[in-house]
Amino acid sequence: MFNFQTFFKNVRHIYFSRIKCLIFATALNGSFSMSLEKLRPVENLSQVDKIEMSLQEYLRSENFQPGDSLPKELELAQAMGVSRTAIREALSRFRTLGIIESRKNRGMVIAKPDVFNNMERVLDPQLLDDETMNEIFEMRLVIEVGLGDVLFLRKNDADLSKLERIVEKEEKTTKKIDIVKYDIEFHSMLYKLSGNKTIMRFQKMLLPIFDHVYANLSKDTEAYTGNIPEDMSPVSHRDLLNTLKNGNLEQFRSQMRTHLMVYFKKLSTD
Amino acid sequence: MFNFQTFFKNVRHIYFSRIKCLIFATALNGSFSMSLEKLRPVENLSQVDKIEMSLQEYLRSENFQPGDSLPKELELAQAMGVSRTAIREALSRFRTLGIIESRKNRGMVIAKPDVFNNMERVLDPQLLDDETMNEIFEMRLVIEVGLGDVLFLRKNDADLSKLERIVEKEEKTTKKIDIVKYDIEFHSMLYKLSGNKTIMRFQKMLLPIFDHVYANLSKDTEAYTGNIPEDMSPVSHRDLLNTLKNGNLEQFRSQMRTHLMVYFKKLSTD
DNA sequence: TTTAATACATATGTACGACATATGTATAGC
DNA sequence: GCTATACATATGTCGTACATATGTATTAAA
Repeated sequence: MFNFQTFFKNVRHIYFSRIKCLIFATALNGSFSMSLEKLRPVENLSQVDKIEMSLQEYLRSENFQPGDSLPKELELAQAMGVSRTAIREALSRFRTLGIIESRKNRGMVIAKPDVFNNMERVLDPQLLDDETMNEIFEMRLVIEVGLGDVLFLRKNDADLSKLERIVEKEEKTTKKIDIVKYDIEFHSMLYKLSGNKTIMRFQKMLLPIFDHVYANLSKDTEAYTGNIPEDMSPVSHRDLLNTLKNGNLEQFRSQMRTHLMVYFKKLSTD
Repeated sequence: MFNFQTFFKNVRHIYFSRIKCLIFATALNGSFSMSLEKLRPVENLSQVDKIEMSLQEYLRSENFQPGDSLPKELELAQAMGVSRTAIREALSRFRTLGIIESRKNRGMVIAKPDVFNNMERVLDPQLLDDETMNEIFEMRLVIEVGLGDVLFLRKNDADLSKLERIVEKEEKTTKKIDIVKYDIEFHSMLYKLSGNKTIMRFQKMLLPIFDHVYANLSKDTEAYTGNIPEDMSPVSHRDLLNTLKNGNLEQFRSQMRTHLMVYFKKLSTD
């Protein structure tokens, strides 16, 4: 096959020189970073990237639906004129994202993707920086305040008694570890009672993060909250439950805000 | 290498018989599906699955941070006693999820993952069923109602004037397509003004879905909403803006709820 | 001495061929 | 008609070779 490297190796330094020239010229007016942003996605694509895009376009144009089966790997490879290796890597991405599923000798089928399936692997507290962690906690507040709208639409006696049982258990214990446990249980139950499986999945996905933060509370008291909220929040789970039972939506939103606001000392003093 | 298939091919029918026997026995008391649920994840792991888990465990135990570089592919392969192909597929998953980045001759480094980066590829309206779409719209309502809490904390005159300009443009036009455009602009701006990049990313990710729904409004009037909200919602963007300017948080939440509630005819009659 | 051009080493990316494994299908035996 | 076998086939895994891009050392030139 034709060897580009051998052919162009003499040209490389010229290429570099021109790039440097470009950097120098654009650095003067400070527009380089902007133009670079626009340049990058044009030609920085690997072969697999192109294959992935091509495949996605193919799936869309042929109107593939969940359950439909894809052509064989070899057919795809031959049709696109690339090796099976490259095709497999592109398909591997789809598999990772849950867009397709594959089984031996059954071929590959379009899957019904679980929206938040992949994110659990990404949301490793170890990899997230403090700013993102704070934002996620803030997003939690936003969602749980808004959750009231759905809860007041769908609440029923069975649901309320489930919450009641958790709150009772919580009130009986004094161990910190149990308080944390029931705290998580209470809020998880709220998501469950929303009846919205997508929202519920979202919360389940975030649980490891909260676990991580709770676990580190004793070690680093400056992080995200100075204390376990139950110790100091002016609104308890019992208050929230009573409002769900006998109060109205507006009260619930305000109380939930206050209940979670202890996580944001800095925020509340802005 | 030892050939398992050749060795066990005579045993296969016996295996099948025993499975059938098990199915028969457990079908009587209906416990089969439960025990199967617990059985499946134990041994249905492919080699690459195991490698992925092992790698993840390795990254966690060694406390890898964003920016740290990983061992070479060959070293990993030799250390785990598998081929480079398998290692590469496991690494490809991490790359797909944005956990690592790789460049030629520079090796691979732990990346700072963008929490919602991968989801855009999954959130193809073509692949999502109606129930999930409805749930996503409901989640949007929940978030935007709760968004008020952050907006009232961080709002300033510059932000409000940005909204003002969008609303003015919206009020001047009569074309449906422009109304949709400014509708998206207005709500996008709210997310932006929240100052929470994670929440903003989440909204950006959902945009294609809203586009898709808006685009299909004329075709299928029964889907998700009977009309473009601006045509009939009792709360306009102007009302929301005025409340942001001069009203209070409680009013904003209620108005946002009403503003978005037109998407849920069925819901509101529950 | 500094700078630019070249050569080399190396890690990932791509390709090809081979076999393993699991599953669907057809065939033979009762 | 049912069961057990043999076969075909698509994905999964492996090993090797080479392409490509990038870092590093060396050399040439100013």
